[in-house]
This record gives sequence, structure tokens and C-alpha cells, in this order.
Amino acid sequence: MVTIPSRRKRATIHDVAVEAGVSRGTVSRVVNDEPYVSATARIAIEAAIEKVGYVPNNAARSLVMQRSEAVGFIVHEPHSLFLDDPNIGGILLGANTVLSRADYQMVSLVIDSQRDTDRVARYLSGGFVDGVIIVSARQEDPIIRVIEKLRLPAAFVGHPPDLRQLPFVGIDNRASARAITERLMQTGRKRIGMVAAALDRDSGADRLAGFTDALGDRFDPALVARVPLYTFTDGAMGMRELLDRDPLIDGVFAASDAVAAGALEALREAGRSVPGDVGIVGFDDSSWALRTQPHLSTVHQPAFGLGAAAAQCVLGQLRGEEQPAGGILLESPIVWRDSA
Amino acid sequence: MVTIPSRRKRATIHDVAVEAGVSRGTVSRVVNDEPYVSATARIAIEAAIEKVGYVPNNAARSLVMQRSEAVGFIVHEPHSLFLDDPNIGGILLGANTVLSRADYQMVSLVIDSQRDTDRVARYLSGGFVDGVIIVSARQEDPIIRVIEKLRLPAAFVGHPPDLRQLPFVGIDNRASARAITERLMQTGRKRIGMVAAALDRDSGADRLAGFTDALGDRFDPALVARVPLYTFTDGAMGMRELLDRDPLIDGVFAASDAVAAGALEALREAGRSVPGDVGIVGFDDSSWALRTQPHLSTVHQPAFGLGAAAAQCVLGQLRGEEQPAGGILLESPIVWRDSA
DNA sequence: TTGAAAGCGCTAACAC
DNA sequence: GTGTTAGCGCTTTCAA
Repeated sequence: MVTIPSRRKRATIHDVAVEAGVSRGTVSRVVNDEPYVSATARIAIEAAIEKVGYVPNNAARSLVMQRSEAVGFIVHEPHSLFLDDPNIGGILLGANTVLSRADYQMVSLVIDSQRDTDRVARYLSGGFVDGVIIVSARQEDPIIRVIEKLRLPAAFVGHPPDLRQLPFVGIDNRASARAITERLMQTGRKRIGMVAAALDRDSGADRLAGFTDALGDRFDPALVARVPLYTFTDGAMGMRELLDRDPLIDGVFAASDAVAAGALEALREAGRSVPGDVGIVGFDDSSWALRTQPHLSTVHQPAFGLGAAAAQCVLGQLRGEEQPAGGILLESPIVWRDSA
Repeated sequence: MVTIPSRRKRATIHDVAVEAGVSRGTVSRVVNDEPYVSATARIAIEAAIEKVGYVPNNAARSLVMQRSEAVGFIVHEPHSLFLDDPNIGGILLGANTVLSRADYQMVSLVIDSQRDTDRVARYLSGGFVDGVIIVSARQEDPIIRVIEKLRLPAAFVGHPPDLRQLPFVGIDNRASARAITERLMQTGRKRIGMVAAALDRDSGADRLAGFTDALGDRFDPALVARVPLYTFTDGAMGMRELLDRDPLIDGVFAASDAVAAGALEALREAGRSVPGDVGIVGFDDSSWALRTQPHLSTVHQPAFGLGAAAAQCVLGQLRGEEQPAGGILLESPIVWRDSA
């Protein structure tokens, strides 16, 4: 009777040990680059690994090591916004770059429903990741509670809501909004309005606060249109509202570049020239900024850097380093172009 | 001596069993919704689970089940393109939606260096995913070899290179390119050129082939500019080249919307009006299409649907269903707007 | 209907 | 230096 080896089964450390004529322990040492292995054994084992096509089984390793070498990247956005938001891609890439350099795997988790929330919560609880990076969490996000309960090393991109003591990286939205509004004022505009968006998020609220700061006495609440999302569509809607409320408006701070692009569209419909009749500034310096005509004056958001910093922060916690309290703020300089 | 329970350790199935006064096997049955558990036991166990805060450990489960309930989403693109390519986001979302509905986790793996390739290869080999979706694989991609060796259920978005017998979903780039070129010809343009991009990829090559098909005898190789990537920048570059070669050009098929947007910019620089002097059509119907002025006439690429179909395909293989050979082609209708 | 027990593949402590 | 062995937390026969 001939035993036909099951071709479907992967080689294990045991197969390698048999092939090389050593024990499993020794094979494990070689695989993990540990000392105290003779050159002879090492060579034999390496050859055996090659021969049987051995690849370590991550699940088994995670189980015994109690860690997975993976970090979750959680995006809590409606799908439509995920597509529209140019920052997310940059943040993702920055995080991925840092993580992979440290030989960590990045697992992206997109949440767009209650069902997704549950699934992700289970996933995190299941120990498939050693830490998480969270982009655009909401107030009262159940995921945050899970993270806290698990004491999972985490880093938020943007302020963590609910004032929790969790590390974050971000930019100073308020100061930047204030700075670019002041710059817009310096161009001599008299009636400056804002299309404010996403006020349920810290970034949205801060940008409005910065705008208010800059205007001081000149602030007129009637010149603020509030829209739900940082999108082109909402931008157009907000601008139409502003135009309606005050046809003489000659300066606009849009809460994001996408919003600014939408506003530009509304202005075009209304027959206003930019920057002739109306000066407009955006926020993000995303790919939108150069796709509009004229190109947008805006605040540069270092998306890639934010992702990289968040990853670094999680990695630091994983190494047991204490993280600076209160978060890390990155520079967000003004980029002045043609729209104002 | 009082034993202080280590608060850092997670509850295991064992703790639940002790708490509920049953065996681990029974707990496992309850957790996995299996039959043959008495109502009494079930209730006691559920209470115990709640009480000790038990969450199953995925690694242990993967180990014994030999599967992970996760599917990899591999994007092999330079970072810059990843950001620029609006299709990828849609594909990702489509795949994620289908996968999560089946309670599978999607793990995104971005490859942008040799190091990344190795890391991802190790990851796949390690059994952390049960299947993979591959976007924009290249010719001779080492990852493909790994997938084949592992016999990992896979689905490509776009033709798999190297004519391998691996399932894929895509659109008929050639037929669509031909169709939109013919439509452009019907507008009465006399000298029609193309900014061809990404000719090292099946999509790029097919779009050029479709263009050639449509033109037939009228095809003039001098009116084809070849650029490396589907980007705005390359589009502008290609258009300048075309204008240089034939200032009388009056129709252009751009290999993608991003390319078309770049071409539009070049045309604007050169003082040509669109669609007055030159009619231009794109491909993808991405977010670019409505951001340009005028809006682009283009081919609609069902990004979300492609991702969803690819996920379905992998899921099907996971269930042991045979997949249709030769791949699945989705509809890609023409969307006629203002640029031609 | 339930319990006991045998692993899944791996690491690490300990003995030799 | 190397082998042995005890688990990591879970599922899944097999008996009872």
C-alpha cells in the first residue's frame, strides 16, 4: 500500500524538522533568527525549508505569541464620502508606508452601517490586530468604546471626540481657518461668508470657529451656510444659499476644497467671476485644488504625514513607549493660488 | 494570600465553561450556534459569556479551522496613482460591501515596492486570508505566482496578465473604446487623435486597439501620443505632443478621464476651445468627469460593480462552486455630456 | 444532550 | 547547541 501524500496540505515546521533531521525547536529558532544554532543545522534547515516549501502559519504564531503583527485602519465614513475625500487616500498611504516598514500589516476596515460596526468590533475583539488607527470617528462611536475596553493601542487622525484621553494626530484646524480667512480679508473683500460643513465633526466645527475668530466684529451669522458634508454637491448647495441671502457677497471661505469646487460651480451658474467678483478659499489642498478653474487658494493638509504619524504613534505604544499627551499637531501652511 | 486576577488577560472559552458549570465543548457549540444544546445550558452559557466578557479568539479559531474568514484586496500601484485613480476606491467599496455582507473581513494590501511585495507574499502564504482580489496586477507579478502556488481562490479586476487561467471580472475596454471613438467620429471630427496611456496594462492596450478598430482606414499612427500613466499630468503632456504634431487636430480620445482632464488643461493653454475647436472624450466616468469644464463625455466604468463581482467570485470559489471560465464582463455604457 | 480528549502549528522554558 | 515538552484557545470526534 502506497501512501499518497495529500498535496493539499501545507508543510509545517514538523515536516521541515523531519526533512532536516532535527527537532522542531531548532527549526523554530532558525525561522525566527535566534542565536544558538550551529551552522550545520542552520544550513540543513534552510535547505529543508526550501525543499518542502515551508511557510510559517500566522494563526499558530499569533496564538502562541498573543499578537498578530497587524494594525487596523478604521475609516468610518459613508461610502460616498470615502470616494470623495481625497485626504483618506493619503492618510492610508502614509500609515501603510510606516507600518510596512516596521513589518506590520495594515488591515483596512471600512464602516458604513451598523452591521459593519458590529463586524469590526468583533474583529478587533478577536485579536486580529495589535493596534488601530482611526480616521474620522464620530461622537459616541461604539468602536471607540470597544477600543477602550480592549485597551487596544490606538491613534486617531483628528481630535478624538468626547474629549477622551486617547492619542491623536491632527492639524490646528481653527488656527489655519483663521489664518486663511485673514489672508482673504487682506485682499480687500468686504462681505465675507463661509460654507461651513460637517459641523458634527471637530474639524468642521473648528474651521467655523477659526473663521469667526478672524472676522471678529465683522462676523455676520447670516453669511454662514451650514451643510452636512464635505462634498462638491453640498458646496454648491451652500453657495447658492449664500448668494440668495446676500447677492453682494464677495469673499467665501469653503470648509474644504471639495466644498469650494461645488461653490465655484454655483458661482459660475450665477454668472459670477472668480476671483473677479468673488474671492474664494478652500481647505485641504487636495487633488480638487488643481482641478478647479481657477486653482484654489487653500490650506495644505499633510495627509500622508498624518497617516505616517498616527502609525508611528501606534507602533510606539506597541513598543511600550509613553506617548505625548494631548496629541501631535502637524504644520498646515497656506497655499496661495488663483481663486482669491 | 489572595490571588489577584490578571486584568490584562482576556476571558477564554474555559472561563466561560467554569462560570457556567459546563464543559468547553458545550460552550463552543453555543458560540457557534450548533444544535443539541439544552435550553438551560444555552441560557447559563450566554449569561456566563456576558459576565466574563468573553470574545472568541480568531487566531485560535483560524488555527483549528484552517481558515481565516478574511479576503485580501491587493492593489499594486505606485502611491501617486492610487491617489489619483478614482476607480480603485469604488472597486474597494464594492468588494467590501459584498464581503462584509458574507461576514468576511477585507484586508487591503497596498504594494508599492519590492519590500511590499515580499511582505504581502509572506502574508498570503501565512494563511491570514482565504482568498484574494487583485486590482491592476502587472505582467510577471510575483504575487500572481504566489497565489498560483498556494492555489488561493482569487479574482482579478481587469484581465489577468500572462493569459493565465485565473478568474477575472472586467469590462470590454476594446469594444467600449471603439464605441466611443465611433460616437466621436459621428460628431463630424476630421482629425481624431488619441492620448494612449498605460500600454503595459491590458486596459491601456485594449483602449488603443478599440480606437484603432473604430478609425479603420482613417487611423493615423502619428495622431497617437503614448504616455506611461493614467494621470492628469501625463494627459497634459500627451495633448501637448499631439498639438505639436498636428495643430489641426479636432478630436481626441483620452485613455481615461484623468488623462482627458490633463488634455483639457493643455488645450486651454493652447487657446483651443472645447468642444468648439476640439471634441474630447474620456474613459471611466470617474469623479473627474464632472469636475472638468465642460463635463466629459466618457465611458462609464462600473467600479463598485466590478469590486462586488470580484468579491462574489472569490466567495463562490470559497464555497466550492465552479467559476465561469474566461471571466465576467460588465456593461460599460457611454455617457454623453458636453466635451464632445 | 453533554463531557473528555485529541489535536491545529507554533514558541519558549527547561533539560540534556 | 539541541531535543523535549507544555501549552496558546479553539473545534470536533467519540463516548457516555
